Amino acid sequence: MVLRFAPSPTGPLHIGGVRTALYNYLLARKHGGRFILRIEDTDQTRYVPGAEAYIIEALAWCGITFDEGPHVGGPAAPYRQSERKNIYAQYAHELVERGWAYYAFDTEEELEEMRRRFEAAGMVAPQYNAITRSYMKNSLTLPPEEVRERLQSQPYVIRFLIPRHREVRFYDKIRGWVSFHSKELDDKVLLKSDGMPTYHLANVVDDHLMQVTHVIRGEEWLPSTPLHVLLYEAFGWEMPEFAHLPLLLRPDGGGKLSKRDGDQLGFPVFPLQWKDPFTGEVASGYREKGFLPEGVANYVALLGWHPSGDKEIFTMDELIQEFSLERVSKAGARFDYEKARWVNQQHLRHKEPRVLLPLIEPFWRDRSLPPADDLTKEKMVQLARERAATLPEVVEVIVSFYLRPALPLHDKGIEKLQPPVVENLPAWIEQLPSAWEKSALEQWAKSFAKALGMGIGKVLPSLRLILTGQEAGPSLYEIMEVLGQQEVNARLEGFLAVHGVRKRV
RNA sequence: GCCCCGUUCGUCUAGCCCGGUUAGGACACCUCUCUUUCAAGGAGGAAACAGGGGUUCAAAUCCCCUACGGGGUACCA
Repeated sequence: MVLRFAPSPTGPLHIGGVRTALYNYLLARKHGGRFILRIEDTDQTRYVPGAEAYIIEALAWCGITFDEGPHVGGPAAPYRQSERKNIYAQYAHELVERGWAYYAFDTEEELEEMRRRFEAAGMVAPQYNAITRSYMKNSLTLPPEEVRERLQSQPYVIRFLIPRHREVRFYDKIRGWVSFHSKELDDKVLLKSDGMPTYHLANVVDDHLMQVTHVIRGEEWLPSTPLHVLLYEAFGWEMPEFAHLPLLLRPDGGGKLSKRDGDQLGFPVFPLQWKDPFTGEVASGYREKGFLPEGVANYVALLGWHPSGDKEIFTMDELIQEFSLERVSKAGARFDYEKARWVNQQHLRHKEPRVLLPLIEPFWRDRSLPPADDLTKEKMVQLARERAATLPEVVEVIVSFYLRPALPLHDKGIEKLQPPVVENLPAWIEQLPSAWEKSALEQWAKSFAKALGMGIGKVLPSLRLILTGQEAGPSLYEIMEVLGQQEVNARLEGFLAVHGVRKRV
């Protein structure tokens, strides 16, 4: 079993591309097959520097690895179509010789003119096909001597000669039998005038040469599949199996998710942040938003595919185990950012704090938090992890208790303070336990409350306000434990210095 | 326009192939519970077979039509 992912380096890979790559990867790994990365850079006008490196880095980040590709080499190298240019020309000419294709010399203006003419005559979208090709300048209409002469002196393309009256049927692993009539097809260009192949020729030739057995791609390719089927027939090659994945739709359902959506939708559409090399514009990525790669892969896997049971949270290895094309659905799936966050949260909760530490580092730095030793950080992450869905949210929770509250306390906080707690605080600071540990601290707080004849529910919120300036957050006992005796003392004394004295006056 | 693909809770979907389910799960939402609080957790709730025809004792499930949505229609991929 040989599968491939074949993006074109025209910009960053968006999340739909990630899913296509993921499904290919999952299937290859599940069946112990080969997985190839092929760069389809046959359109030189759309080449974007940095895009190929981005694609490789983004997929690696998601945990998707390749057995062959431009970055790792392999027996079918090269894996960039621009570096295989001469291969395609040879196959295109072979097709001409065998009567499956022909040379065409029409200029862009002439094509434009042809379309205008036929449109005026009532045709809606004239194609270069069985009817129109007889009016054009090509090796089917021009005398052989003129063809030979033009071949020497001017640019030309090679077009596929669509056979007439053919029902083209193929089996799609997801959709079942799909059929087209050849009269709907046009004589697609196979070899462009710059000598480069179009996608259609290149992907068929390469899939054959690389012995690809399964072509899994987006549904947008379904309409050009009959052309590919005919190409396999023309070459006399065995066809791979096809599976066309449902599209990833915008949350509003108004079309497929595209690169141009950028940040317009309120969530990233790219795995990694991307800076456009031409405009300098920056589009955000899941990595920079603090998502875990396993969270992104897990959520994306769920868009259009359903596991056999009710379980939804999977590691990559479990996905490999579980995945099958039979359980891929046909209808397009809308992207739901809220659920993506939830899936990520599930993964976050299952990660060890010490593993999370290095991942959190950049966000920690962004908030310019004071340094702390690893053990303290781990404890703080442990506390914060429970109430966050992404890495920066973990940091935000830490910020809420790790930073000293601003003094004097904000008015809303002062209002909520229980006066007896403030008044009796000096005496109780003395009673703080020497065994600095959360259960001792809990005992201390409870004794404090009891002495005041108040419920713990009245006392703790005030203490929380005094210690952190916040009204909500993780367990206060645990916060005190991780902050340490010195820091807690300093915060209590600091508060008293500002608010305690004033109270007494 | 034409061609192709699709249509189950707001969203992702199970069920459809092999007709008979109180149409299941998850996110989000609501209620309760636990908790010092906020989350998380636990319990519960509201919420869907696009419409119309067939076939059948029986249709979400099979067939046809309509509507709607999407994709394609380049010397782009």
